[in-house]
Amino acid sequence: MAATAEQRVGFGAFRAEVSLTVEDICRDYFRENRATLKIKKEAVAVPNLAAFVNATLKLSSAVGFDAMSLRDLCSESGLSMGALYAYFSSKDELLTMIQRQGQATVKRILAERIDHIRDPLPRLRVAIRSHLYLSELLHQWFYFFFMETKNLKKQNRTIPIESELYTERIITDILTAGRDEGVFSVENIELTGAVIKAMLQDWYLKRWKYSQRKVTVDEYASFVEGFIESAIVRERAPNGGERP
Amino acid sequence: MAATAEQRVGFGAFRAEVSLTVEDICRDYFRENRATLKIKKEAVAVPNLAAFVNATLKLSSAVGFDAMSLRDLCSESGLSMGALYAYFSSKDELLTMIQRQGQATVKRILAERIDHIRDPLPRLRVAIRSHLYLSELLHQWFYFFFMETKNLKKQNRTIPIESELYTERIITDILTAGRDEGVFSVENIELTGAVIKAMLQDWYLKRWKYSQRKVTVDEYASFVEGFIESAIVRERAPNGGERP
DNA sequence: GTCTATAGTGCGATAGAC
DNA sequence: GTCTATCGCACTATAGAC
Repeated sequence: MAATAEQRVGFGAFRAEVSLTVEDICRDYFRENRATLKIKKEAVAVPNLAAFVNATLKLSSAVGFDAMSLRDLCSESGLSMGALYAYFSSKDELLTMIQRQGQATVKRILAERIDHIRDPLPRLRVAIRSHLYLSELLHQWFYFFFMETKNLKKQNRTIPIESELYTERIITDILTAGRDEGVFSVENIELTGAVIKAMLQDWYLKRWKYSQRKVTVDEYASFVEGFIESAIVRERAPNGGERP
Repeated sequence: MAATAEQRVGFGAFRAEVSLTVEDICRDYFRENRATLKIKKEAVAVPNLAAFVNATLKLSSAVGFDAMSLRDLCSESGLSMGALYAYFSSKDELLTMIQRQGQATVKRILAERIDHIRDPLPRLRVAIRSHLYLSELLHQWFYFFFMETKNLKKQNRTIPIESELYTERIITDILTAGRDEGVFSVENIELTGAVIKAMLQDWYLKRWKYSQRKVTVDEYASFVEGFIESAIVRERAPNGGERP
């Protein structure tokens, strides 16, 4: 009962508010690259892009991007090799597109979510929950970001590295502000940020484990919040956030 | 200075005590599989096995096991394709050997290290430090364990899963004992074990980050210990372990 | 035991019909 | 815009010399 109620104001509400689909991300990509793309009609291009991306995420998570053949990709997406090469000039371009467009989307939504919150404690809570909820919503993308980094050409390896550091920086900036305001007691901000990031990452790297144990993202989020706060919050705020 | 002293009783001492090389692990493999291996002389087989394994770990960490060609592997290891196939009947057998032999070694050493420690707090500390030190010593192996799971055939996917759960179980068993003895205050043992595991894993998954920041494994270990203890230890033991 | 040379397969990418 | 057919290449694995 409590879990259901929490679900409604937690991940359920988040999903409804951001309302993000693979097609949305592909539409952004299409509009940002109209000039250079071969296919010109949005109504044609966007669903096909989404089909290729969905198939890539599915097959990559099963066997890895490198081991996924483009023949299998096409048969999974219901289109032909010819069609694929009308959208992407190489297998590498497909990989880079998913990395770049996905990371940009995550970065934008994360920033939007915490932008208006000033106080460190609620800001930290929303940052943590938003990241966990986003990785739940875009689970396959997050998994792909991490696992398929080394398949990127060297020039593009900066994309996931910058994203890792960007997210960590959001956390450490909040920790610094909180320490300056006297609400957090943090000895080592750099490492505290790193281990918080590690806990967020575990949610999408080990989904098999949490699914098996029937742990929901809201349960995990509440636990991680509590664990972190018991380590860094100077005095426990009785009603400092949106938790029951 | 403090760091140097800690180094000597920390990772430095660990490395000297366990004294583990790639050749040692290959020797174990050779002796356990003498009957079925084609090459019979230990003095010949072990260095060659080590050369193949070292080359595999190096190239895999750069491009991934699947993308690593056996030609490149042979040129890196200084031996030929013919020699490689005298030791391994397929690329898959090489992968499985590294996974199986490596995980077994880790499991054994981890068990040895904590076996004799009864009290939950020091036992937890040694478990955490031993895992971090082992992943430092065998960094490429640990990275390989995680990144190359999906390249295993389905029948062998249980190896890394069991290892993940085995390590986590070591932690949660200590937490349970500590709670029963009243030294730990842990609400959710399952999730606490999971996030501790996540923090241990971050050390070898993000070595690039920690290297860049010049964080040593001993600094990371001390930090993680402190972070965890501030969340779960009921009253701080002033001299509960081997920390200064 | 280790080598070189090669067989056989399946890949990414392209050409040209419709 | 999307298809089918095919090219050339790089891969794993093997054969046979030494």
